[in-house]
Amino acid sequence: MSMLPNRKVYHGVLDEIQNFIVENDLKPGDKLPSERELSEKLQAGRSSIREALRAMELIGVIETRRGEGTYLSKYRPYQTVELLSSFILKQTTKEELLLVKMLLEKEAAKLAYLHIDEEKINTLSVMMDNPSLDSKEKHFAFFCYLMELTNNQLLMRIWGLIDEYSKSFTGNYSKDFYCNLINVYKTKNYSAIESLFKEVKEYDFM
Amino acid sequence: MSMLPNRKVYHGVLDEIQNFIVENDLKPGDKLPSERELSEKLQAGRSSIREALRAMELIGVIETRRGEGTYLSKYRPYQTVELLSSFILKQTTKEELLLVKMLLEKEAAKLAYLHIDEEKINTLSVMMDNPSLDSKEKHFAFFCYLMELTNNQLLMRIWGLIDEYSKSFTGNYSKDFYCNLINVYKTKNYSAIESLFKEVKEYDFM
DNA sequence: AATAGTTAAGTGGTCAGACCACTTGAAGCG
DNA sequence: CGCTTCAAGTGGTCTGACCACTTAACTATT
Repeated sequence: MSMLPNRKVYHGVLDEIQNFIVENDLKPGDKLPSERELSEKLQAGRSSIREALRAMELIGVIETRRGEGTYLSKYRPYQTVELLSSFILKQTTKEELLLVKMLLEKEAAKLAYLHIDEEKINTLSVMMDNPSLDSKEKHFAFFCYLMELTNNQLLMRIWGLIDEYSKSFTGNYSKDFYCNLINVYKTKNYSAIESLFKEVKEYDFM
Repeated sequence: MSMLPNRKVYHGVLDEIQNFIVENDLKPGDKLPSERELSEKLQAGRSSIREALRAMELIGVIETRRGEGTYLSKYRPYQTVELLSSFILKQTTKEELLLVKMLLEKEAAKLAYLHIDEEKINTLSVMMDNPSLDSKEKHFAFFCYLMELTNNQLLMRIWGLIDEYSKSFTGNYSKDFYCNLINVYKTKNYSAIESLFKEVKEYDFM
């Protein structure tokens, strides 16, 4: 563990844990070594390990379950969002946020186009007809599915974060929008996606 | 301090400190009580206090200075973003990253279109002719300027983050690309932006 | 043999106490 | 008055000790 002079141990621990995650290709839900084990491996006191772990927990990167162990968070960064909301995003306006969100959804829709097939299109249709979901839930489920189709974790995460934060004041697109997009997929009319989102921006986003 | 059954001490400490800040109307730069003092006042072990403090520090809410004390942070929480990014981005592939970056740049180029005028176009031209910048610096300066023109802080931040992280392996677009984009602005040919980026993706974006 | 109950090991949660390194300011000295 | 010295206070870290909880292996009962 790098030991530059003024460096705090728990910072080093943070790095080491990150490396560990990358090297062992851990995914959300996977288990981390126990605190005692980390303490021994990284040559640091257990308290230092815990300080790093607690900080990671607060931003939602890990979950810890008493008696069981520490796990990589299953992508539910509530805490992060809360923090971001109170510190970072607070300085951005609602309009900025919704615009970026829309941008991401648009590009996702375009990327998803490349990987979608009839079966998946059908899944989307069924989703939108599900009466047990309200319109917000539909919107989320719809784009969540598209995000997965993009095969781009990063895009999904950024979108997820913004979505989580903007949940309270975000709107959906018009009822027709989703059907229209599905139709675009069906008719393989790629260039229509862009214009579809162009309209959205104006009349009923929010 | 509220003691719900499953509540961790450091969560309570977090709340208490938050209250303390509000009640005493502490502002950035003000000093917090010492760890030992907090430990006594809140009836918690010093290690628990530290876990809360460390988490707050990592998020950028407080600063600690060895031998002096703990202070409310003056600088806004870039740290959070940095931290978050280091975790999220590290688990992302190069391809995913570059794609998202390109997407953001494309959308920025389109948004900037709405606010650009001759003078600003000229600024871009001059920028690209500046011989004291290497190609990477030009790329950065070019899109930095466009990002500002979008009037969207959030977009700029997200892009800045990704750029920062991908600095080591990111490439530039072709020499012609920038000139082409400038020409698009000059000739007010909005719809050409999309296709301009489409080509980029294929031949020389890494 | 199948099930219920018990136990031991492992894990996170917390605390207390001990040093260390560093900053500050007051006491003491020239 | 200015300088040095030093004690007190503070964050940084480690160790060892319990506690509460989960899990799984083991045991006893049916």
